[in-house]
Amino acid sequence: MTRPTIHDVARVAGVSLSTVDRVLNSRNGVRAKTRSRVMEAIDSLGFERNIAAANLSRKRRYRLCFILPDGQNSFMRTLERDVAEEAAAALRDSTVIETRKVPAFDANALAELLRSLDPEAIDGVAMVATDATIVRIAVRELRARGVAVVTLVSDLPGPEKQGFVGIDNVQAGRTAGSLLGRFCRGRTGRIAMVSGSMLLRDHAERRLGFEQVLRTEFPEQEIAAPLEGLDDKDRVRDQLAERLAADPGIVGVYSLGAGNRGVAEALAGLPPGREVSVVVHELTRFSREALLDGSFDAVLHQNSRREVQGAIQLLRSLLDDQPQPALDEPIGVEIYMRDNLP
Amino acid sequence: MTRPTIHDVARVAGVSLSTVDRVLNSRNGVRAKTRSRVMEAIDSLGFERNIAAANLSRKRRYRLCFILPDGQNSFMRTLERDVAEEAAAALRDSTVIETRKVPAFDANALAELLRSLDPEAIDGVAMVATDATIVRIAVRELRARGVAVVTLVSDLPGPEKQGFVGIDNVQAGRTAGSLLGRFCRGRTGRIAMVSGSMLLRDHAERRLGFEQVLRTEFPEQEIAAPLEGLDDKDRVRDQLAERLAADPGIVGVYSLGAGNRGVAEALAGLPPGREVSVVVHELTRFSREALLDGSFDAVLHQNSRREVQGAIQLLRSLLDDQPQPALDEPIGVEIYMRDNLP
DNA sequence: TGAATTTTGATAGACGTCTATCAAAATCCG
DNA sequence: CGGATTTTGATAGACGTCTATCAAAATTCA
Repeated sequence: MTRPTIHDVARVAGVSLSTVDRVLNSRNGVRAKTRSRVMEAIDSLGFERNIAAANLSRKRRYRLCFILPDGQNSFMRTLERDVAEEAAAALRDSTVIETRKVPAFDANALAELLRSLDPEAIDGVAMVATDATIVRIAVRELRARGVAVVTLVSDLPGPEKQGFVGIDNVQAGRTAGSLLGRFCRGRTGRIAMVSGSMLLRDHAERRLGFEQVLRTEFPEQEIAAPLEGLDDKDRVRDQLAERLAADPGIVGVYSLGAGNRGVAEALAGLPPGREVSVVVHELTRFSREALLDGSFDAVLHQNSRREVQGAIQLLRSLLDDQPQPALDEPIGVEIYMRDNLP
Repeated sequence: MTRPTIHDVARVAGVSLSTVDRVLNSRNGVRAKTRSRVMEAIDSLGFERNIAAANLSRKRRYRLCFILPDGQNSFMRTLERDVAEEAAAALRDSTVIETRKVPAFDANALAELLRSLDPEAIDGVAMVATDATIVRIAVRELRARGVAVVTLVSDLPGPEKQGFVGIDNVQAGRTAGSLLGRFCRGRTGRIAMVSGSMLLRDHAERRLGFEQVLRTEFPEQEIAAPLEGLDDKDRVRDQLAERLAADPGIVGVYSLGAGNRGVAEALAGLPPGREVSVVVHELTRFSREALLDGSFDAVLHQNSRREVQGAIQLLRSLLDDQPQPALDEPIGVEIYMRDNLP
């Protein structure tokens, strides 16, 4: 009923506390035979080290750094707030979190920041990645200097990073297609897509998934050429309003980037009686309002709070040298409608 | 940069460690004036007690009991498995969890079990409640004997319990209405509802929410009289198959209780070409399969894993006498379609 | 004022683990 | 075999908090 301690392990293995300690913390100077005796004792007892006590004793601190893009993007600002809140909570677990911001989509600035980090002062980094070679190289260097690195929300392909915490954007696009296809059934026509920029990996993946589903499952709908709103609400509004006015056959809109306010404004300008189903990304103040007043039908969301928690958890388990450092529950694509808003 | 300790509090307040301890653990024998001096020091330093160290020292153990309904219900079996898994994880936080099962929907058995619990051996109880006066009385007695009690998944109205961890079922029903209404747009007809039993509070609430939305937002659809499947798959299958055959105008099905297998089987018997949109509750092996093969359109889900975690967290904070023992994130109604399955 | 009572302080040991140091034992090698 | 080297053991103190005990100081009350 009580958990075994290192004392029990020492007794069962027939060695001293010092030796158990040497094995547990992989110090050298232990013969292979002795080590395996200790290991056996650990297994047979089912010993698990009391991390709270260990941290208490060694005054271990996890010094983490979160790197987020700067700018107006409402989702990123929410993410920043979540990091701040989780940082306060993490203090209780001897984890100190520092936040840094870099200009959005600026690979050079990101790489430079990574290079400027002091490996003596930081144990782990979680970053919203901009996908570029220069960044990958900077990550590789940072890891070589002993810092753990994971990506958050936006991934960096390749083996440099030690993990990714975020959603599968192809899946997100497919889900949008599934929803919008069903919403528009019985009203055959065209579906408009608004993206930020097709140069962004996330957006390209969402589009891919969306088109997969629409083409195969709802072939009766035509997909209009995508608008590039550059995540700017005014641009989104102008482009979308123009398109809607020009083409009365548009029955659905999928906005896969930022700029939800622009979408809402463009829809508000439609003549009464014209029904357009709308699916967008990220639950923010604006998209929430639009759900409530009925101008959006559904919002796809990634739980940034949980993503931050996941990144912290992942980094800590990496720094603890845990066997399989994984999230206990992956981050999924969440669907919100007016009635299941949190 | 380092957190203040009780030593700092003692120094700032100008008292001894003993006195700080007496204040922190609300022992008696401290003058009001002294107590407030200590409180001020705590505030000004922003002192927060190191719970890990405290638990380590006092060998505190949280002894919890989860009471779940017995039976075939797939969701409840998942819940049971989640409790078992979380119990293993909770051991690391000096929390011991015991699981008890009672016959489903048997208020007397539940009340009796509650009465049989030994307050000397158990600190907190989380129960899937059956809503009956006898249960409420048993809960009141248990609390009077010093045991913390919260409800899980299914609530007990009234002030006896100290918290509820689960979803809002009216909201769930409304969400189902929102989805199914949109899915069936353009195909006016009738929508069939399959419930377990209208005597169950959960089911009644879901129906209420569903009808609210359908009546006000999709008045073109007619709501057929609900079928009572008693959560039995064969009964559900027979009743629904019969109804579908008898009424070719049925364009949508909402199943708000258990028995998803029955729904899937009834749909499999439909002639090809007949399109019926389907929304059901709880992601299980069967409903997942039905989503994948296209026979269900959406599944509403409550994350039982997170509910279990929430109940544990809530009970622990109640037992710690924390100021406002609340979940940091409420449990919401999750929507799953084929493409965002976890 | 003096005794009884309440409030406060000082101290020691515990919780499970880590770190460090020094001495003792075992092994290796020539 | 004897000395050098490696491996192991014993011990002490720390981390932040709790519990318990005993003594000292402050307060109350007659």
